[in-house]
Amino acid sequence: MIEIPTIKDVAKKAGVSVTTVSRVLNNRGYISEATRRKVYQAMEDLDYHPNEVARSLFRKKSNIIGLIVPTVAHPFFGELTSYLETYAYSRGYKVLICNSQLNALKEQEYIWMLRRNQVDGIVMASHTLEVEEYKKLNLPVVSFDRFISSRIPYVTSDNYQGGRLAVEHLLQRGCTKIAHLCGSLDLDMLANQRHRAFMNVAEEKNIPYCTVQTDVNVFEVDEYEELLTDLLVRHPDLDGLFLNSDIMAIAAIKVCGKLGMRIPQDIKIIGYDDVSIASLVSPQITTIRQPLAQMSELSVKLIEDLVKKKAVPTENCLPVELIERGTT
Amino acid sequence: MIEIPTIKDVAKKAGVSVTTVSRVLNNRGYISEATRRKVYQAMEDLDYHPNEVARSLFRKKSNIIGLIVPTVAHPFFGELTSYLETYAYSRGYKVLICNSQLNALKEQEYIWMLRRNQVDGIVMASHTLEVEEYKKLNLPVVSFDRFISSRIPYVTSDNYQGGRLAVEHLLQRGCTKIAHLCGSLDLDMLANQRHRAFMNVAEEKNIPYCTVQTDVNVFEVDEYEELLTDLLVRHPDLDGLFLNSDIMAIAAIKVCGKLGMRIPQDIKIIGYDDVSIASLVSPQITTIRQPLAQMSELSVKLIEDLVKKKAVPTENCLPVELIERGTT
DNA sequence: CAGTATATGTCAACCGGTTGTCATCTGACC
DNA sequence: GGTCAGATGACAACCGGTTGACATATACTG
Repeated sequence: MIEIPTIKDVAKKAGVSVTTVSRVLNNRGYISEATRRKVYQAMEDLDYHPNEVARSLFRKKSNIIGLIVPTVAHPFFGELTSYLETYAYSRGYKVLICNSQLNALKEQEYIWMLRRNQVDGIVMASHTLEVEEYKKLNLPVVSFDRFISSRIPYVTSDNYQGGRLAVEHLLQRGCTKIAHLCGSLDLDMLANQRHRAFMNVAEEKNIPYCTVQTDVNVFEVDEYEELLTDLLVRHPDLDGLFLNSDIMAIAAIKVCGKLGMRIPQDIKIIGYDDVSIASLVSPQITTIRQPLAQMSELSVKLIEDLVKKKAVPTENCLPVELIERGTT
Repeated sequence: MIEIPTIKDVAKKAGVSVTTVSRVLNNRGYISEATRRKVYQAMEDLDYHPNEVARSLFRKKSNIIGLIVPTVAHPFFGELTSYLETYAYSRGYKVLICNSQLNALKEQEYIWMLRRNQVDGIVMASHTLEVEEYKKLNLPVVSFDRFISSRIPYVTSDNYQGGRLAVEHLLQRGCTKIAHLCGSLDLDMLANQRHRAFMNVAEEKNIPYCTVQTDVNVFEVDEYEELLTDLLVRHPDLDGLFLNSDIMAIAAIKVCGKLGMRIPQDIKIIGYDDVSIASLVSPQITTIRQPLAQMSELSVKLIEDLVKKKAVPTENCLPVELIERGTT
């Protein structure tokens, strides 16, 4: 391995000063076309690439966004990560990915790590810590789907409306007894509003309902089947299920199949998110679409604005949409 | 916002020299317990976190691994990313994630970006560039599922065996005419060996077969249905399908359903990868399991060894396993 | 010809750490 | 009393860039 060329090597090769090379690199000051070309030629000859670590140190800006998710293995967060990274990249940002596994210790460690690495901001899509921990963070943070404090903007979609659309759709399709499988309601997630809407509508319409909460670790897929089987065995007269994710809905399809319930004849199922497999499985899942692309884009924009110390709105709620497919 | 504390502030607060703080931070030289405590106390009081960018610059080591995948939105790469990040983190590495979208230009740009950012190594799970581009990279690279050159180690699983297991399983279940849906065979991916195995076994056993290749962009899910419908309409006598991924298998289930073919009675389906939804959909997918966790772990280990200039084996092929479920 | 825009160079400081060299001081041990 | 390990500090150089201040030289513009 040859030594990695530095700006000095480029300067020497091009026969100019380091300052001049830096000027070319950063487009500042007066530079003649001839010199510019010489410098670029030297950079190419040496296969020179400026050391961003050195630049970051000086600029106190790394152009890195930290993204903390429960796990990218879950399709929802996989898609979120994909959109977010793509948009971030187009804005000159890189993304450091962190899978907290919804483990508070890991999440805290990741936050510290991101800080030490001078990320410009953090998008938090995992929320296992106390609100206080986030508040004292003293660096641009955007929260995904959770209200933390008025000083920390959040991006979400209209969960109440989503819950409402889901339940109204089930009822419109003739359901007479419905259940909602959601994450733990002990955590004050904005997603809980789906459940509020669920109850409100059911009560409004005088429809019997039940609720099943998952463990705190919402993304442990194995748990879904057990919970759902238990639910359906105890309430065989259920004819409508509202699930907090499409993955849960896929699990529900499986469990119903095992119990000999036909979808949508005997029981109707509606998921949430509209991740890409939702329309690929059979039957295709009726679901509430969250505008993930826009949410990701907005998250990056908010980080950018926070970095620039611009004022940003705390609440950023995007609309959801009912997507009718084969399970209802 | 208050100024971010530096090592100098810590030194002042603790009443010691910067050298001493650095010694405490790096565990070198003689340090009394009393001083150590004083320094840690000062760090805590100031909420000090060492600037890793500065350290990276000096050490010429960032402890960052770049991971380039086609897209983390695809469950296979989502799971890969999740495993890889988790293992990397446990070894003190962070992961910069890059979604190439299988776009050669983006991939090249990402490689340059990672280099400028002084990543310690790159795990390449996207392969759109010419072999030459990777060869001249002059930094630790581990290739995922592709042979590039004898100097670049790759991690893969036994694709030939996987293909063999899949086809033999289909035949054992009584299939008489089979098809394989795979990625473009023009690219010299190791996954192509699945197809070689497919053909070899089919010819050995004298079974008629056909092949469908996707576009170069293998992960465009929308394309699958079209290709499969076309295939099944043209060959209604097909009774066995071997798909190069579980996602493709899910698409196949859907298409077969639309065409009124029962699974597994009329047609048997076998997928590949064993991603987590494979066992969640209905019917559950028979598939070839790739040991993703171990493959991810191995990739990180190889990067570590390359960083340390240790000799590493070029070929790293892990075993696959047939997982029998409901589609065959 | 003065004044100004253009083009480049030298030099030093800085970003926030790390590390090697050298010096100094204390206390224990022989 | 001399030797030596332990503990700490001062200082400078370094990592690879960026930037501001200042100097100098050329070329044009009025």
